[in-house]
This record gives sequence, structure tokens and C-alpha cells, in this order.
Amino acid sequence: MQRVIIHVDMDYFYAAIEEREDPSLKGKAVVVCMFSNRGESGGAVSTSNYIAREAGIRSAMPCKLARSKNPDAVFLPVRKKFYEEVSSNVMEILRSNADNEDAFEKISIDEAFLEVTESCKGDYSIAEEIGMRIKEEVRSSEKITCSVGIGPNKLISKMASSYKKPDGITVIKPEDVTDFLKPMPVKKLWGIGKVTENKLSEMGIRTVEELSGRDVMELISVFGKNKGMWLKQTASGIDENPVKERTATDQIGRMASLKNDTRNEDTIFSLLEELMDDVINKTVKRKVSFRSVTVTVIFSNFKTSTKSRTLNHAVNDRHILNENAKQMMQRFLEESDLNFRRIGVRVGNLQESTGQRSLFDF
DNA sequence: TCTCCAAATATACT
DNA sequence: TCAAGTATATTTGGAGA
Repeated sequence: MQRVIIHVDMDYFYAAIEEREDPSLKGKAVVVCMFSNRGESGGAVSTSNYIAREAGIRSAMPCKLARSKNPDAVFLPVRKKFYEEVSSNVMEILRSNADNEDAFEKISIDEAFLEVTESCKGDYSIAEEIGMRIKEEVRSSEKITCSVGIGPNKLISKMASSYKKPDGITVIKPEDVTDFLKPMPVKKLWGIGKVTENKLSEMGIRTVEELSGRDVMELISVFGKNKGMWLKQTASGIDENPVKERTATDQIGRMASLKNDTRNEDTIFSLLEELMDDVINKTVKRKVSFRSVTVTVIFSNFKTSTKSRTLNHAVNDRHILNENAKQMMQRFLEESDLNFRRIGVRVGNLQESTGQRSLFDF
């Protein structure tokens, strides 16, 4: 049977939660920011509500620039922990509407796929009812809205949900897929960002229709086999990927800005300690050990460099993280005379902690 | 020459 | 101009079969 898949995307999630918590924000431009350690204006926009967007405020925009676009907007710091709680409430609602426990896939804090092939027996009008029910349940239980997309695969449902926002629902039946995609700029395809957009543009490709008409071999010659084939399929609306629970993340990291650009070791290492503490705490909470350690430096000219190291076996040990991260950071100081702007530390190759250390750890 | 894996960079998303 | 943070994907390059 043809699959029927629903994608749910919360509307301006962080800002919507803040509005809900403080009704006096209603009607105002609300901008949720990730502030750096550099005072009032340093940092970037995470999410903004639609009033703010009307002023041209966008995700990832420097807060300073956002403020200049609308000086009356309310700027709030992100409260990630809190949003995560709201998120897990929402996810429970979504999961309960899927065919079964496994027919659910959370893809980020505010988005998920659910398969409803069996519940609706391939009937899109029933799928739409399920979509409406989800919207209603989320609204009444969490007082926020979401947008829903329904289609024959993840790609199409994902793109459908962003078609009408906020508080929208869009149904794309298999026979409508081609017309739906045709006129879209390639940038709208899920997985195509600025870089790929530019490359395509150089090839004279701007719309999905133009992309789908190109020869696969030509795409492969420019993008390599994997991406070339993926582009061709995606532009044709084909996506066979199943809806399935994501395996827990494979990496945990933290990154932060220094108060000022510097190469002062005390300053750098004390921030690094903080970041490592956070990372270790997260691994302990998730009961995982790690086998690789990566250190990132963003220099004052915004060039980014990383160093990483893989250990012989997985550990969950603050001192081992400490030693490795510090050594790599030291190397950065030796290799470059630029100031540091931001630094980060990340552990990867995570695996379930056994709780006991092996002999090799000594 | 192929395959695996570690290291580093690129890309995407909010 | 100003310029955050988290995570995954892709590419590169070396070692061993």
C-alpha cells in the first residue's frame, strides 16, 4: 500500500512558548536570542514570531541587526530546557496519533514525522482528519499552534507542512506531487541549503522542475554519486526513507564565545573547563561513554578549525576528556597567532555505558 | 587497488 | 554590516589487506 505520512512542525516554537507564558507579549514582536558572552547585543536570533518576521527579522541574524530592524521588539534569551519539556509533551501527543509506537520519528525539538498508512488505509481525507485532530490536541493541551503536512513520503510531507504557515494544514496526494514541487525554487527542497543552491544556480538551475529535468550523470559529475542521485530523486518527489525512531544522538558538544577575542590561556582554559563540565554532565545523564574528543576554535577572522582524537576504547572520564581537550587546545595556540573568538568541545562515538570501567581504563 | 577508519571540513537547521 | 550554537554529512588521507 502507498504510504501516508504526516509531518508536524510547531509554529515559531520558542517564541510561541514565550508568548504563552507571558500574555503581555501578545501583539508584540518577540525575538528569542542566543546571547553570547558579549553583552546585550552579541548573539544571534534563534526564533522570532511573525510580527518580528514582518520587520525582516530572521533566524541566525545577529541580534544587533534584528534590533535595528525593529527597536521595539522584545528580545528574550533562549530557555532551551524549558522548551524541551514542552516539546516532550507535544511529542507524546503526536506519537499517540501514529499507526504504532514505531511509526514515529522526532527530527528536532519542534518537528516530527508520523506514519498513518494503516489508520487511514490510504485515504487522504481520513489522514487530513487525523491532522486536524493533532492540531486541536496540541492547541488545547499546550496552547500553541502547529502546521501539518501530509504526503506519500517524508520529503513531501515535510515540504507540505511549510507550505501554509502558521497554523496550516496541507495535503499533497501522490498524483499532486509533481505540480506541487515544479514551481518551487530548489532552495525549498529539504536538504538543499545555500551552498547547493549556489552551485545549482551556476548550472542554470533555479526551480525544482529544472532540476528534475537534468540528466543524472550531469548532476553526478558536479556533486558526486551520492548527492547527484539524491538530487535527481528528490527533485522528482521520490523518497523511500522509512519513518523510524532516531537512534540517540552520536555526539554531544558545547560551544561558546569568549568575552573578548583573546589568546590568553587562563581565559581560554577556564571557558573550556565550563564547556567540558557541561558535556560530561550530559554524558552522565544519558549514561553514555565516548570514544572521540573534538575541539573547535573559531578565530577572530571567523575561520574555523577542529582537532579530534579517537581513544582506544570508550570511557566516561572527566580527566581523560580534560587531558585530551587541553592538549589539542594548546596545539591551536602553538600553531596560530590569531586571537580566539569562540571555542567548543565535543565528544562522539557514544556508546551505552556499562557503568563499570574495563581494565583498560587503568 | 580496495576498504576501513580517523581527522578535518562543509552543510543544514533553529 | 554583524556574525550563536548543535548536530550530522561529506570529504580527505593514511594504513593494512
